[in-house]
Amino acid sequence: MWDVAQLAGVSHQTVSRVLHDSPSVRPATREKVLAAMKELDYRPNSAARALVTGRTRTIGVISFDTTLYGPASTLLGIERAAHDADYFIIIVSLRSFTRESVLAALDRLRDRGVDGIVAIAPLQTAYDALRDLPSGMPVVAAVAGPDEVPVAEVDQVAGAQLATRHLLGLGHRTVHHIAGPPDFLEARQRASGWRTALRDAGAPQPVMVTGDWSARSGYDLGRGLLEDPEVTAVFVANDHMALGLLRVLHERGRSIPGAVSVVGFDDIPEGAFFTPPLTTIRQDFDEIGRRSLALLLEAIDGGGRPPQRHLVVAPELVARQSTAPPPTTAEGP
Amino acid sequence: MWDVAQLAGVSHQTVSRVLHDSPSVRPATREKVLAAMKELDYRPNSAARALVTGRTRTIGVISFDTTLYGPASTLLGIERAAHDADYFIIIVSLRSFTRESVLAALDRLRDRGVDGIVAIAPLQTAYDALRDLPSGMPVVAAVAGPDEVPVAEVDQVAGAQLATRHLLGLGHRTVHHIAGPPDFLEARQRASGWRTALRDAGAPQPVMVTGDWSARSGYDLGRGLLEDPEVTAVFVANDHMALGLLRVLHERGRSIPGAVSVVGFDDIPEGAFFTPPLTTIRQDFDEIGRRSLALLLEAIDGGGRPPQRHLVVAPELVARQSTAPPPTTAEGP
DNA sequence: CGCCCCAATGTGAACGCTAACATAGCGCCA
DNA sequence: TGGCGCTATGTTAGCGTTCACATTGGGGCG
Repeated sequence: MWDVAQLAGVSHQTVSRVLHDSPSVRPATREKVLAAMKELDYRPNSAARALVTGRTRTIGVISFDTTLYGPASTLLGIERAAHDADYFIIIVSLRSFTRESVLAALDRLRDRGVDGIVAIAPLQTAYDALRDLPSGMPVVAAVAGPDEVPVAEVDQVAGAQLATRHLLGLGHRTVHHIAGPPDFLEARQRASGWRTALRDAGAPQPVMVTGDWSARSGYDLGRGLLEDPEVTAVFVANDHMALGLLRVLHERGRSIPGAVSVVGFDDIPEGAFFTPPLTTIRQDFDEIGRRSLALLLEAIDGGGRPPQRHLVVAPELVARQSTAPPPTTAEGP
Repeated sequence: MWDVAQLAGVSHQTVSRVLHDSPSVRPATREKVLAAMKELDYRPNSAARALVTGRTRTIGVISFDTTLYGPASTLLGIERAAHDADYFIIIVSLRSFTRESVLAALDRLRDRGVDGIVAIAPLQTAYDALRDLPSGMPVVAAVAGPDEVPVAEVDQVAGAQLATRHLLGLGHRTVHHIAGPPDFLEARQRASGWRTALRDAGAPQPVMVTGDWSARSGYDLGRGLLEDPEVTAVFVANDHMALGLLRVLHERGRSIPGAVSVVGFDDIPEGAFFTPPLTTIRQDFDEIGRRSLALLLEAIDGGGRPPQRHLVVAPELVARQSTAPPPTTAEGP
């Protein structure tokens, strides 16, 4: 910076002013400085700036498995939004779901001097940790979160109801459910949406089984579920598990949707090419990412704790070919 | 830091020494300092440290679409490895593939003072940009890369040969190929592996078609490909496109692998639950991420340009149920 | 018993920037 | 024509570290 100042024949402060588009620098002077900067290929040192301003223009993202479609898309949305706002994203991915690991991640990020944190970790434990975060650090949650923290989320309950009602509307007596792991808030909310939809319709409430989001678990649980010949409609808590279920159905030679209807959740891009193409609930992860970052930036600029806002994005039913009315009577494969 | 020093009755320098586990500080003193740190909940300021040391302990990752399985897993591998080495990861994802956008990303990262860069962007343009990066900044490529830059990669050619030979070995007269977009090095390498395998076996070399990695493009291209009744075996450049092809085959009522055999590439976790479970080539992305980071750290610690090393990881054939010998003669579904 | 050396600690400066205040120069009005 | 007030610029200090060097206090050796 000194060199630039010298070359331009001004003081370092003037250089700084040019950097910040300060209005009180004469066009001629600005030109000179700009020229000197280019000449020397000057690049401001962000560490020095951070040191004096106390802001790093960096935001931390805590994520639990960036390999999954949901978190990955959300992350991408956040990244894009951050980029547009001229912020950087630092990622910490959780290896385990314990309270300690979340706290450790939070700490690491704080030590790093991030200006704020977005948590894509829709887990109970994560939220407990977030809740009693020593304040001063703005935090928002993405995808799903507790009341205590601002969050941009999809209305999971509504999504599950959409799915359940769709199946009920087709004439199924009831709808079975393969849920996600119970420590995920989303899984619980979907289960609860499913349950209320059944109750509202006066339909019987079957026991629900819980998987771990993976296709494998959908497959394993599907095997058990299909022992019961009464099962004609299944709402699966995500598309991957739904794929597993589809697989079992094929193995058993039961037609989809002829014998059994299946609805997933997420709307992963591949869903449209499953056999059959999967009816599912679409969540706009990108939007979630975008909005959660907006919420966070608001909190950062606003200084203290932001308005305790929950932004909710509506899910949407994408009807494809894995759902149909139930088999009319006793059915032969 | 001053406060800690004061409370412990030592100088700030001694505090710094304790922070760095300097050997020349008496155990008693260290205890006092440690106690004072805890008491005051002291956290070293990373910006200040970065300012004076010139290192940020941050590495930048350029990625082109973190939603895809490959890049996402690689990213995860990098993150984990970085975490273990006590580095942070800053992400920049490319919106477009132009040379300018790559250069811009590189610049942004450099301005940020990252200690090094990993590029997960197996595109020709990306590499051209990497190649003439003003030196001084260590860069490695992950997944695939040009000779000029150190890279941790999977042997794509070998993988494609594995796939092709597997099909040939089953008795297919030849193997068709749905390739990835030609601006991806991986796509080109896979195509070339396929071609050499055919040539080595003296098999006819059909024209190849190219998609964009998506299931949709696999579907669309599959439609055209299947016009030709001679097609009994297809090697598809990734699992998602293979899924699309599977979909067409089902729609056409052609049995898999009875009528047509399909081999994918990547081994995404869902592949085992496709209908039928997909034979594919596994790439260990996690390992790639890990190794590329190791390469980078080596370059950083080593100071100047690292040994011009290419680390190659062997791919592996995962045989599942989408491949079988060709239909014996004229075949009826 | 005095000296030297080493281990343990302290001191000052520097890293590159921004914030706050100080100063110079100028036009304008009385 | 003197002074006021503005705009454009310069000066100084300080952000929280680490680095290089200076200082202190013992213990061992001659």
